[in-house]
Amino acid sequence: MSQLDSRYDPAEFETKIYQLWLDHGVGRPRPGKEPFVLTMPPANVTGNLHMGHALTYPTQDAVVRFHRLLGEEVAYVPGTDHAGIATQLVVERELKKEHLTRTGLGREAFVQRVWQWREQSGGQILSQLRRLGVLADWDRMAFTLDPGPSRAVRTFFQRAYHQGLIYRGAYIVNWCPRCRTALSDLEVVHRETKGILWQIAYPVLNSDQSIIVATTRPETMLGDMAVVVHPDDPRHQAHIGQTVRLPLTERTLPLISDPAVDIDFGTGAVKVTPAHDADDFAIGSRHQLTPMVVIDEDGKMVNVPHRFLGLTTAKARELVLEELRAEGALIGQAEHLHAVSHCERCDTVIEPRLSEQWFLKMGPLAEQALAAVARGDVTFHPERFTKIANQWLENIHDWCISRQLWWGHQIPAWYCADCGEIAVPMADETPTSCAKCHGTRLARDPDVLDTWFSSALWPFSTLGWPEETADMARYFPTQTLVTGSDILFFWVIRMLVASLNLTDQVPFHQVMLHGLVRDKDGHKMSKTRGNGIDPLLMIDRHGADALRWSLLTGTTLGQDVRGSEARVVEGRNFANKIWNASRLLTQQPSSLGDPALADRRIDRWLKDCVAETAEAARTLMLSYELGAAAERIQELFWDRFCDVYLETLKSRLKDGDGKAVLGLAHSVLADCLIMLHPFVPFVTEAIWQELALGSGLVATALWPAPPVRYPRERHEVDQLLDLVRAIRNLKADAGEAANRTVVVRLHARGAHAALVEAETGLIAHLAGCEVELAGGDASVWEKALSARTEVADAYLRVGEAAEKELVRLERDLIALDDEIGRVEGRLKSPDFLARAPKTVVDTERSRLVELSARRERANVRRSLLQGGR
RNA sequence: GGGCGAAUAGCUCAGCGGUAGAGCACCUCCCUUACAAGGAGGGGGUCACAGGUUCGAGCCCUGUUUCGCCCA
Repeated sequence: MSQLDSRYDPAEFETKIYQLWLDHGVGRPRPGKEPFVLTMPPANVTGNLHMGHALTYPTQDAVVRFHRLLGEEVAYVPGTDHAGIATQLVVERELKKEHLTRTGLGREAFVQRVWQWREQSGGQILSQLRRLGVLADWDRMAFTLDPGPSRAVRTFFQRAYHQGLIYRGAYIVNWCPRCRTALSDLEVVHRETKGILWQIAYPVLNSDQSIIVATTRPETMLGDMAVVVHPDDPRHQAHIGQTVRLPLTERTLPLISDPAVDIDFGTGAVKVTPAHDADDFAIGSRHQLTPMVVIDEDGKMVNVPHRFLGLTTAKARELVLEELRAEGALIGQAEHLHAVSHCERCDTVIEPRLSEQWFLKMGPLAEQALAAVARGDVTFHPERFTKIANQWLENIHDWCISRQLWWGHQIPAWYCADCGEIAVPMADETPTSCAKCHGTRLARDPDVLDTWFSSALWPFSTLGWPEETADMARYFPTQTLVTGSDILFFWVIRMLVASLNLTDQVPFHQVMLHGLVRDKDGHKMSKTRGNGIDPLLMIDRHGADALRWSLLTGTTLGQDVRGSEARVVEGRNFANKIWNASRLLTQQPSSLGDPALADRRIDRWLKDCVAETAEAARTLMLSYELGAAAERIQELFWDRFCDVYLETLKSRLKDGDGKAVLGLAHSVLADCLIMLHPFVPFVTEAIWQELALGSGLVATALWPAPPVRYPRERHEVDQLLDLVRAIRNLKADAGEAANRTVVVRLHARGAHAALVEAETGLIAHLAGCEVELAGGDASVWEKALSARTEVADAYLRVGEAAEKELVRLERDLIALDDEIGRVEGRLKSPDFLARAPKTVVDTERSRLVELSARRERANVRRSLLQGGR
């Protein structure tokens, strides 16, 4: 048996251990009981490892490793995402350094450049995931732009188009002037912003009156097509149907009424800019107003009087206000808090803008998804996300799926230049002539599809769909999806919807949602705040296991996790503990006996602890309560195995059953390593290899399932440990160092005498004392500290510490009186006796007996201490 | 405006009807030959507030306050 180094040094073995797993093909599915398939959320190719990754991927990995330990055929399918906007921006930035531009290069050359970039620097995040110990089925590695997934995307588009679920039209979309593309509702973030609500007078024609409208975006007035009031608004009744003049121009606008207007907002009159506001667009459609686009793709003014032409919206706003002021049309202004949309990616203010885009009709799809959730085909963990998902599905909007980018899946639609017909061939072919007019001037839509459109197919496009592959047959639907609750709508629900439509099945049966990583003060980690922790730095300093432990434990599922180096250090300390406990075993003789022959009380106690923990932790893991499971396993390992069993082991090795005891210690260590493995894979595997525990790898071992329970021995040893704790207490109170052996007199109570007598060796060893049994004669020492436990009273002769002990006794007595009073009160209450369950009443009765006895003893102890003075 | 979550020891969090818990931090003692990245012990809580249900409430209900998030 080899010797472990005296210090735990994760850098020493982590890389080697990962390679070991790869060499043994641990990540590949091995035929087992049943398949357990988990799709890895595709990592953004431009990504760089941050704490969010360090939470989500190890969480998946822990779930996957656990199922591997259950003997299931595990397929953890990894991949990367082309990340349309992000990647295009990265490469454009690179080009800028060479004084090149995307448009200068042209589409084909640009896309080639992106592929080049992707080969060289894209996907470095995958090697970073390996440092975290994430072990996927790398042979099944997929990329959203690979031929397979690309074909899946086109198939989805083609089918949905011909089902009438995908349509093209001119609607208001969220337009990012910097990214120069449309975005979906989910890709904009609303931020409360202080703005100014301007009041502008629009003169009513043939009248000396004006109507006053309020707006936070005065520059959009140049695109106004009407003024609208509520039909029931008494203030404006007379004006409905009249005409107003748009200030700064000679244009006139109708004054219309529509029930959508909020009577209480401003003056109750609202300007209508159908091309630049979603609500206005709806009003405009109802009243046949022709929208006028006044802001172009770059966020500059168009279709406006010459002096405004080409100005940015900000500049235009200044000039508009200046001119309104000069004209006397600016009536008032007030500070105003309102939600402003920003581009999620580049934070530019979004311009709602009318444009031709492709949309996916979500209504019918959402219904299927709601039904699947209602049937329980897919369940959320924690459960409360079910409600959140349902609410979103019930209020769903159509999804804008086209993006004005070059990097991504180009939309498989062609337009006829002659008649305007749209062609979406069902098969992957380029149409040569128009089906309607037979013209041959066909041009493909230049836009690409939203990246999430391809991610939505990920659980099955990675398995070969639309082909009927063996993987699809065996691995789909997948079992579990693990991801952050922040992409529930973005991704999880869209997968559900797409899968139900295309495969008639849910993509996964269970969804495990975790929270965000926050900093130690509870703030979101962000670059701008500068409060992020670099996970790679944490790995360098403390090891991957320490980082994993700090993020996977100590919280409940669905709640945010606070990341801090202090917690990583805790994890490192725990890993060190595992390391050193194992080291103790390496220093013992190498011949191991049969664990079954280690059968004394303490051995059975330990076996019972293992059995209980293995079962409890298994159940918790199955319900995705990783933190609670880890807590149980840690308690078994540290408090029971290390602090109790290994301590007693040292004195037992010379005994007749010494070899068996060592054998049991090895076997239990092995069980602990298996259960700890999902959380701290590296150190557990390193030790497993060093100690040659079992055969092969801990990564492919089987979760311990010892069915044997020893409730009697478990209870007895737990009682003895109470006694040990009491003796240690006495020593501490007496000012004796823990490592000094003192003489303690034990007076076992009645039925427990045999137990105490049989285990004096254990007690003496663990408590650090010499035991003197008082026997049936209850004569006690004077001037002694005493402690009472269920199985025995313990006495420790003491000198000057008596005073201190008296003070404590007095305090205990007060607390006891309190508690006895409460219990007595309860037992005197007729209501309680009548209505509480019998078992509860019985418990209270025996508690009263117990507490009274304790008070009795305390009183005796007090008089002993006093009498001996 | 609607919804979700949180409020428990100095800090981070468990507990969700039946005697208030863990880890860290703090204090005392111990460099005992696996581990000072450790061991033994200790102090510390009107479970945000106000009502209610119940024999009994951190736990269930109602309302309030504060914080965080999501949606509009």
